[in-house]
Amino acid sequence: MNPKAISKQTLLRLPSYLSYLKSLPKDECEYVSATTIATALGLNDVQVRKDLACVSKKGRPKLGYVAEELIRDIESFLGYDALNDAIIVGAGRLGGALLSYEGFKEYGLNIVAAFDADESKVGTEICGKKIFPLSKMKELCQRMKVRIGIITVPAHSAQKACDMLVDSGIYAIWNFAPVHLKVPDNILVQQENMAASLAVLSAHLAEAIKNNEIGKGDEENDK
Amino acid sequence: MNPKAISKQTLLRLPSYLSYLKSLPKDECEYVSATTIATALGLNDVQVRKDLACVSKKGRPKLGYVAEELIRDIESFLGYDALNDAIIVGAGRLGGALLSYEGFKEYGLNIVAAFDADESKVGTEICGKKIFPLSKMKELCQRMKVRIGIITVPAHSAQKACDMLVDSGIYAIWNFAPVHLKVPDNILVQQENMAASLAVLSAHLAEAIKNNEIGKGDEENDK
DNA sequence: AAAATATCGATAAAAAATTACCGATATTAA
DNA sequence: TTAATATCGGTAATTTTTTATCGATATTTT
Repeated sequence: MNPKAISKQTLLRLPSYLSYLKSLPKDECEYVSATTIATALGLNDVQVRKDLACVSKKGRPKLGYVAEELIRDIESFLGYDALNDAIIVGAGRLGGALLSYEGFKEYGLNIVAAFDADESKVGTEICGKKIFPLSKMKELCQRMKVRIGIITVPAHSAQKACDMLVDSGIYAIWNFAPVHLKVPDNILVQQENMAASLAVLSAHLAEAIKNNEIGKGDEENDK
Repeated sequence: MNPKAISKQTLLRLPSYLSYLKSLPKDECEYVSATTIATALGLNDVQVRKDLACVSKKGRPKLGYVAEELIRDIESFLGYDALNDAIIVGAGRLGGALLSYEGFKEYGLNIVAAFDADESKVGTEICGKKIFPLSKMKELCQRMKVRIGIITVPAHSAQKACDMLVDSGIYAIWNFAPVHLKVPDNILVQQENMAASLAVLSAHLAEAIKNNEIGKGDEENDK
């Protein structure tokens, strides 16, 4: 109905376009063509054109798209221009790393606080962000109208953290624990699966070794 | 030709199966059916069955698969049983978090050292792993036959880090910097794209807000 | 001013991934 | 011993995603 029928694959590629576009020298490249982007990113040019058509205006034949406009349109489509407040559950190593990562602001994500079950962490700060006890979660979320929760607790307590977030009125969850979370239908879960990435790497490597391809072959195109 | 024609999607799902299988109480569940796994993970049962067929033996009608066998077979397929040494380039927040994460051993990944351009970090340790200057990379990689490099430097120096890794004889690169790396054909790059995950989350959230769906709708099945 | 060219957008074809269907089989229950 | 049932594995149909092709258009060059 609405033109929201954007494929997940496209959605996943948009950030790449964005980072590529941002890496261009502003003054030199007013226009960028789909072909250029595709070549730089190792993609198909038609694919890039189709992706861009979903989120931005028409390009101009012979020239391409206005780079700055593309950046604006992608950012706006992804909601990066509207800062979303988020909280983190689990202030361990990973949680701490995310807490202290300034770059999320660029993606419209603003982490306002962290929660942890560990008494000894409660009350301390990481990069100016306070760590609260789990018992304060609901109150803080509702008071600050926080909509995004990030889970960085160990696998065995992830579902509990998730339930608490849902109870606190969170709408979207970014889950770093290697667990499939059970949530009500109206809650969005985005799984950050580092194990999956690692699996791809590991499997390819294992195969390359098996086939003695290492150091010569190319395992991408194998026909 | 060889039965290696496993799809990338399947590969990405295997770790989920693994973590689910491992979460089962060992004594109670000798057998697991594809249907059970599918339901638990919110997938289609045929899909699960097809995925499993790629990496394990046949299941038994009416019962399903032997859980322990499945675990073993998936782990072995993914190469988790053979420990791979890896190094990290970039000992900042994220690099530190990865360095100190013990869980990678389960995935067959053993991070042996880190490298950083920052003189003040060189010589220090994180979780018993030493931080070396970039100049030592090649020597160490070759001496220890390290095959995997992990990039956790800022975007603007990622390509340089990548080139150094390639020069050091690395075969596979796990890249956390939001940049498309240029590498020779025989080098495998696995992009860890947190921005992409975030994009999915952010876009869905933005849309839900726009459509006033929050708190009632379900945006998964929408027809 | 006209010709050459690079790129666009749309449609069509191809490839890949997901899902549906169905007969076969082994276990459990009657 | 027989019937009922849950699940498997394979084939087929569907859906989604990617890629190829082609006419149109605006810019640059001649």
